[in-house]
Amino acid sequence: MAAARLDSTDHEILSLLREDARRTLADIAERVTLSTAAVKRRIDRMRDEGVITGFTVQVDHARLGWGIEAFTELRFLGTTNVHDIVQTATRMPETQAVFTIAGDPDALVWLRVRDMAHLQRTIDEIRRSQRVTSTKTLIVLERWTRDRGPRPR
Amino acid sequence: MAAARLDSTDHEILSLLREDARRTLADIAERVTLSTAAVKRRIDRMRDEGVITGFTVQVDHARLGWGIEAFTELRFLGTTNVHDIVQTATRMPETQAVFTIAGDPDALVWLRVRDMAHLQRTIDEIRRSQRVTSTKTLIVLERWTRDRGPRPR
DNA sequence: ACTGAAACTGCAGCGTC
DNA sequence: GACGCTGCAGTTTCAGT
Repeated sequence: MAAARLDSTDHEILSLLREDARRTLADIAERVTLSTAAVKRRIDRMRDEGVITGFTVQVDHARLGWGIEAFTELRFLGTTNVHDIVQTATRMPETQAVFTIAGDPDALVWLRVRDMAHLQRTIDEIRRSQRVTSTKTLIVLERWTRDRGPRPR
Repeated sequence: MAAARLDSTDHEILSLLREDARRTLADIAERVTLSTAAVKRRIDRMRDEGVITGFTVQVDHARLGWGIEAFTELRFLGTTNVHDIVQTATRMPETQAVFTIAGDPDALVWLRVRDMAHLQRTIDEIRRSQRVTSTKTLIVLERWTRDRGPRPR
């Protein structure tokens, strides 16, 4: 894990890409007062350094009918292989993210589901497939995430 | 919140964009066996419907020296305005996301910090700025998130 | 299908170490 | 003098109508 050194222009480019990753090089170049080639090379370099890991689309899952989010805290036996938990949860389409935790609980699973019945089934599936000793589920009322930039266009 | 109806081609396009949002229309068109114009129309429609909310860059924050992630569970007085909590947390650069919760705890804050001292300061700041009755912080050992597609190129 | 725009690549100049 | 970064110009590919 080499720490990458970024100057202020790099950060500016990252910020612009965070707002809209489909910006053209010319657009970015104009805003940071560089040529398009220079911008491209900086982006390529940040990709090579591992600072930029990819470009992705942001989807409003609620619009697709997956309107409920929840966090499930998991506790399991000391003998349980932590990696197995992650593997299992990862394979479920409802799983948005999995965090293994130092302390109590042992893991935190971020779920996205269609409705309450679906949530129930999903939690049951997690409990069934692992040596889970207890779960506690937090239903999300509202969410704010940093990665939402101003709507492009 | 109108539920949008997407066919399998739309989902395929979304999946391709999730892997790499900077794909060209021509590339996508070839993979879904459509013309570039047809692909563009579908993407524009999904944007208009609010299914696609934007395009963003994925950054490895650990490479930038922000190597520690944590969740802080917040509990506060019944008189507290939930919105204020979100506002406060949102303004902190360390805050990755804020979830308000139905039940106990009242909120969950996803933090990203440079080191433990930084985490300490960040939590103190949250406690200080709100009518927080208690906090419990979970240090993340490992994370898996769905939004990571295969590395492009 | 067509036209203007954007991305990519090679080359040369400039400053830093 | 090697390295890193830049601008410019030519070529190819892409976006938008």
